[in-house]
Amino acid sequence: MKIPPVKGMRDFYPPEMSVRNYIMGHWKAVSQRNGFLEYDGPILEYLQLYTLKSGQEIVEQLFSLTDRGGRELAIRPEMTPTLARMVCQRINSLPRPIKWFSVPRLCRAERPQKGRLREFFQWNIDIIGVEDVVADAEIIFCTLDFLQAVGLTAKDIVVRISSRKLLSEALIEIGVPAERLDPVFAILDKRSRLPQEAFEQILSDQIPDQSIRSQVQTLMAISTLDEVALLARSEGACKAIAELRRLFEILHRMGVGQFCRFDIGIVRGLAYYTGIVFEVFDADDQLRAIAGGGRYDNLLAMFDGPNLPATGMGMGDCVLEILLRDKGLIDLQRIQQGLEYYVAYTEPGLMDHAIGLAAWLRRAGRSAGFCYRPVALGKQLKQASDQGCRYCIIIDRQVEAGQVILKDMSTGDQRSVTLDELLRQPG
RNA sequence: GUGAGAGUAGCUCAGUUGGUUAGAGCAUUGGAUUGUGGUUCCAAGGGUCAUGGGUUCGAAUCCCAUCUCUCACCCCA
Repeated sequence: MKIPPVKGMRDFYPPEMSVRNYIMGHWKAVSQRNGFLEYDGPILEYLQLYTLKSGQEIVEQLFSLTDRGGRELAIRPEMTPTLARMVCQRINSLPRPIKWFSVPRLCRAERPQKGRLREFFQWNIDIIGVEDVVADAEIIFCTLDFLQAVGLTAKDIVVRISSRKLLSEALIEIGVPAERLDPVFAILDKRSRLPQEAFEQILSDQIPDQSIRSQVQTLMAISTLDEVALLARSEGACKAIAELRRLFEILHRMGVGQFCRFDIGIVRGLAYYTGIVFEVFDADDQLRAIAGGGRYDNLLAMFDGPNLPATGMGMGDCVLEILLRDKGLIDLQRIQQGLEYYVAYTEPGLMDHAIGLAAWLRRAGRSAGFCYRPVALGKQLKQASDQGCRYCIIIDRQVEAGQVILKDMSTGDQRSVTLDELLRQPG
């Protein structure tokens, strides 16, 4: 009986694994050079960790189970609750600011589709303990640092930035009741994905008043920060605008201003965001969000922790990989890990010399391989190039005199070298 | 969870109004060129035609169910 892979799960054969390692390698390297420390948590958490504080949607998508001790557990669908739990547990001994990153494997039981699977990897970076927008700028910069590192430019991607604080102040000024803000945010988040009429319809469920509704529509049609500034009256709104201006100023100073746009339509579905919010999209707007994040100053308190400001970002591997492939930025030849040396021999009697030399190279820290059965030299060279080896070492009778032939597989050039000279090759 | 489309070799696909033993290209493996690879040539392996049931003398082909995939909705990475 053939057992297929589970719905929405992926097998990583060596070529796919190379791509995954390529992406994750850059995630880690970029995190580290931006000053984030790596952490991880368990793949299983108590179900309660999610049912208590996460949104209803994410709870519906949980893979949950009961263990033999009757504990209700869930496979983690996001990393933030684990982060909050870990930070709260050691809050008194952690040096601040807490600047951590992780690349967890997450599972959500949704229906798989383009860029959306049931098991995926997500790069998370978070800064906890910094109230100033400089932390939000760091998060956005680090996100863009990675995206540029894998070859994307301002022609390929855009970061849309807004502020929940600004939006809630503006909505209250217009006359939306404070207790309606959360459901209205959820609706506004859908604005760009819904037809105008349908949007108007669901909005009227929350805001019956026609004049307030049309003011909301006017607000959402605004495209620059200056236009919002003309409308803003309240102190809170002005502070939120000043904060956004400061953020854009820092991002320009950091050299990534060309990627960033103010977009009042960025709201984000999750309820816990409190200030700056942003999402990264492909410039052609063909795909889902590549990454998203923002400020969640109340989250630790929600997990019975202290009231600490926090900001962070999550980026999944699925949409990113689709975009990188679309843009031709995944060069398998280059990414795939090949051997450095292939040790070949001109006649079967020299095979043992090849085995010895390959092992000698490995002991010296180089990667090397050889053919497991004596075949013609042409075959061995073919195998060497199939495996993507950089050099082929050809052993002939001269090996008795300590000489072998070193052949560069990309140029075809070859010359006679001594064994000592081999190790002086750039590795 | 809702809606639409699809499923033939590892991959991309042919396959006539239902008619003998289901095909190709790529990939894989082996062989040829006798000390030089990315070329060429020869050959082989690989399919319960997604699974189960039905209609029929006869089903890859028609019908039903299930599973899986794709796309959209929901939500989000």
